[in-house]
Amino acid sequence: MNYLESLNEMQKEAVLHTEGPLLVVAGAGTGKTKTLTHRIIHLIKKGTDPRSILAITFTNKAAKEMRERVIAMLGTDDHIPTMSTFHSLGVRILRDHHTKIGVNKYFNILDSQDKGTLIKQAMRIQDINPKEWEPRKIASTISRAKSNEETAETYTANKNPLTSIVKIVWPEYERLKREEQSLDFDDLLSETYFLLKKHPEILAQYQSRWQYVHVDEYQDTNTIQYKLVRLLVDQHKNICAVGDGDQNIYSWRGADMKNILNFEKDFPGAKVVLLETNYRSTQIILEAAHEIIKKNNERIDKKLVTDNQEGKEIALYEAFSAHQEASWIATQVKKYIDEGTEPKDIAVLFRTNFQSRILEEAFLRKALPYQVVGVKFFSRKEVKDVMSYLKAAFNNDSLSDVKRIINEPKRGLGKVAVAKIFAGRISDLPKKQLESYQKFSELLDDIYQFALTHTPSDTIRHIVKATGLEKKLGEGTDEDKERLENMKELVTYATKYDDLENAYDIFFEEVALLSDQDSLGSNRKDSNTVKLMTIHSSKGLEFKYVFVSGLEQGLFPSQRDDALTKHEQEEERRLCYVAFTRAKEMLHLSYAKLRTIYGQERINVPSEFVRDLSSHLVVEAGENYDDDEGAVETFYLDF
DNA sequence: CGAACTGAGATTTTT
DNA sequence: TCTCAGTTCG
Repeated sequence: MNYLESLNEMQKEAVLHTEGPLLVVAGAGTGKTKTLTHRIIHLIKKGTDPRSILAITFTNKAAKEMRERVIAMLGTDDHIPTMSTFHSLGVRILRDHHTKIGVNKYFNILDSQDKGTLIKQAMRIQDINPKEWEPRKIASTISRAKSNEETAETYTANKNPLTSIVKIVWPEYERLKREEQSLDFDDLLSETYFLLKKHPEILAQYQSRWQYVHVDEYQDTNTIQYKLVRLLVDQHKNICAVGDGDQNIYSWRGADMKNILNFEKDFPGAKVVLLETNYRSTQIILEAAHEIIKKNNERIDKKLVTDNQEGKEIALYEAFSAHQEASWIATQVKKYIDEGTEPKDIAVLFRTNFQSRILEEAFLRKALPYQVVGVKFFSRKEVKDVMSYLKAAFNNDSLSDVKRIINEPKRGLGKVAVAKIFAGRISDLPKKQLESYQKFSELLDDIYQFALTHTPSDTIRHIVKATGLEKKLGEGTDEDKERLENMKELVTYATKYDDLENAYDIFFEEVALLSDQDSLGSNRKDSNTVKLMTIHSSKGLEFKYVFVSGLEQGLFPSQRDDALTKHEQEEERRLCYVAFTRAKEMLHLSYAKLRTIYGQERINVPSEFVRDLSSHLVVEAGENYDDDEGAVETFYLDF
């Protein structure tokens, strides 16, 4: 029973309480994942069949981490519990019962780009001008409604004119999606929920299979996810939810904190365990984080304690320009690395993705090893193209895939030809185009045949060659060559799946559901790098040294056109809390008085978050760090 | 049909 | 400033 010894009293309580509902309120760095994995191990050691245990997370990364830990502790990887994200759980259930919802077993999963295209198409069909009504807004309205249990039929318009447009576009969008045998991200959850609700016999099957259900990051569940969980645990009531209201940062995506606040009401007799001992950060960092979060009203008051050292004061740097800020950060990072810190122990965080570019430039100038987490590898055109060839080869109905690649590389099949093909008027094609189209069909067929006897990575290599993309890009510009490199990176990525049994199924599914955090890094040899990422993607991670940049009013807290609602303000605060609590030893904050956004210079005031910190926690960092501004000039003079 | 040009909008955060 | 979608012209 030595796995219990490493736990503190509260953690142990959570681990040992196996029967009946349990809520673990776990602040940042209090050993949430550890408690969860130990609980799973405990259940198994007690004699529970591992296959009757389910653990649901939000990201693939979290699921993967849990899986690795459980496998390591069990010392075996067969008969392990089901550990997956909400979305991939949905995919699995929907695939098993695809006939019930009337889609192909290998239905396609639309990413947000595909979704946008389809929404626009639906708008055009319904004669709604995409310039007058933002497709993005319509898409997100549908998204929100779906995660609130609504459908195209039940949705009703209100006074807001946008809702009347949505009422028209939504059914059309659903129709197009069906035609393509596709589901979007929201469908993966809502279709699963409706399926289980409508078919008690299917629900009963899953209920009796999963007797112990764990939900990570419970504060981030939306209505559909919450209801889905309730259905799954309705028989045994063995639910263990883990979360922290202070880390709810996805309410813009429908995450509803009420779910965690109402837990005891929803599951009568629930036991609640609070984890308040932080093992991660210094006292100063926790103090600062608390000064930020305590100003929120929508929260249960709690304060983390730690036995860790007091630690160093927070470094605060006021830069003149964003360029100077980046330069300062790079200088500090270099210092740490020169002193022997591993690059991977350092992270630079920011509120919005566009801030990464200027940081990257500074890191490049100093030749620091870094990696931008969230570089959208799988949304790169060339990567999507190759994936579309593969998907289209397996599923000829997937119009969006076929459309992507039918003229890539150029085959002389333009808009007009494509329209004819999709209308089934192939005989109307001029002779040349007909031949071209036939060749294309043969190519897809060839890829499919090849795939049947080869691994995913071999097939992708084959696609790059057989389509002529290799030749075309290899002879092209530097940019083209980089594209080709990305395709080869995809080959490397795919080798991960080569030895699996249903390699292609799993490959398609995972690629579609992969978030950008998981896509790279783990399988790269150069993972010992400084990580640059948004605060959102840093949730759940920890680093020795953390830099939070761009602490400017309007940027962080972020503010767009109109004033933030109280609720939005509090979410920004929670985001800041998450950012601060990533740091183990030392936190660095910085802001720039001048920042260029859309090529327009903006003058900034320091973030309210900086002003909220007591002076004894903070020390201002030195003045001038535009050391390489000069260097850049010399560089140019030399030429 | 496709290359080249033009103008508008973008930058919150993600499965 | 950069990227994308739409339009024009060869």
